[in-house]
Amino acid sequence: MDCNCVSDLLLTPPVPALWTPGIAFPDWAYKPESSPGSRQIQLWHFILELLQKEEYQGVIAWQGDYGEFVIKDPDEVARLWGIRKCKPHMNYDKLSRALRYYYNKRILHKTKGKRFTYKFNFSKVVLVNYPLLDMASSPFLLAQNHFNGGSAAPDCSPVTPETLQSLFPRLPESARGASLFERGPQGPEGDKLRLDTFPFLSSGAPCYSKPPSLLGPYPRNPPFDYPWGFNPYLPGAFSLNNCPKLPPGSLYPSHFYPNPLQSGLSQLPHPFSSLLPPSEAGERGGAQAGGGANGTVAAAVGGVPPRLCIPPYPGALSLSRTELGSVGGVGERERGEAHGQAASLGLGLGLGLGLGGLGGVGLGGVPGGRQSPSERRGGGGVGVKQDPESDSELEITDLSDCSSDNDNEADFSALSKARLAGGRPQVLEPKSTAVPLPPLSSLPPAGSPHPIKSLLPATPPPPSLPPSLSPSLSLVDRHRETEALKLTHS
DNA sequence: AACGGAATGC
DNA sequence: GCATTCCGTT
Repeated sequence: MDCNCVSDLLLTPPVPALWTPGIAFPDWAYKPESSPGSRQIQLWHFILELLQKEEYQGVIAWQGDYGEFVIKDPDEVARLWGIRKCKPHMNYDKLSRALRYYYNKRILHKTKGKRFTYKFNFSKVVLVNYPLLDMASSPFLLAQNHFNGGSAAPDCSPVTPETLQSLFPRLPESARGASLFERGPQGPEGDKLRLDTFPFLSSGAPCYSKPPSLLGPYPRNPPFDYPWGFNPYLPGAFSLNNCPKLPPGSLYPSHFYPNPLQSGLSQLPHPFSSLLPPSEAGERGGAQAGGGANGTVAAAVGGVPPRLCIPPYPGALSLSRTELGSVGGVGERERGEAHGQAASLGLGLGLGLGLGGLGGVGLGGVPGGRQSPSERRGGGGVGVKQDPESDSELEITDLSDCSSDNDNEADFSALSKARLAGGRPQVLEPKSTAVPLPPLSSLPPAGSPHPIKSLLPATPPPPSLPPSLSPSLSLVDRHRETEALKLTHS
């Protein structure tokens, strides 16, 4: 249709307002802006956008288990999506078809038994946009892995606490009481990084509404002010023949429309922030901090509800190395299933949250003995069909995969902390005193409430690094070098 | 409502 | 690649 589609504008977004002068982010940092594969916004980005906006809480909102959201008004969401995509005939049926494709991609999954309720697989979402975490599976990091001892699957290399600490010296504790590493029941492999606790998607940012279950009556963002003082999503704001010029791309420039991913990025402790001289690292994050996030952060910091009964081995992630070259091995589908089953076995699913949507995994098995097609695919292990999606953009072996509704207990509040910590150590901790980062091995077992602040060192311990990754290198150079390392080792 | 195959478009 | 559209099935 010939409408002035929102994606016609700003195809080359200007430098985001939160841009930090002097720090050049690698290209991949902007993947959400320009990609994947298309310049157009992706549905899940859009969903996240809506979720973060207070004004759409009546339309779509976080609800239930962590990462879970409910489309309260399917028609309206479809309408908004249609507007954004200039698809005047969009409806929920079509939109939901698109959402269903995310099942295979493991970006989303359905919360069974709850109408219009889906759940984000945040670890997936994060990794789609932050190959940094793929980098975490690089040989460089694997070399530091003292835990898997080669016992992990060839394509499955858990990140160790040490590794993580090297990467994110200020990575905070998960606010919900789980440690970043869930001590698994199966020995050495038990220590796996909970990538889903990473801060990248969150918050802290002026405008990210956190998924519920962490913050109780969590603060919503202030209503977003469109540059033109016009909210294109408001009903009747325009006709389909008069689509407003909205910022295009999967994400808006942050100055225009703070979005979880980009703002998350801005808060993201840079992969090499730990390699930076404190001043440099601080400078980067500090300038990003922007304003307005404090309330959210404070809430995240102060209002940490105890979340006990953490599944013993929940969303623990094993980073696939297939991207690094071991392509010939097991297909993602198979890996996913294998890990899904592992998750099924290992998950306690004891959170007592979002129980309505238990995805047929865990203690009770398949509720009602009924299996959805996706479950058939994911859990059966037989008659595995080709994965038409075989999402090439990411190869992640994620135990938190579609198998459970208790997966991905990502921690948004922790993310805020990470941002503050990573960016401005001297400013973080509105009310806590920074203490040295304890050895990860000393972290309390999963389930023990663990103050975030205990993971926020006043001064990040300089990680041991390969000589080549000297702090004297520029950020870009280091990134480049790491990339080279990856290639070399793959 | 939810699902996924298939064809199609961009 | 990522939907969109259509549609039969559960």
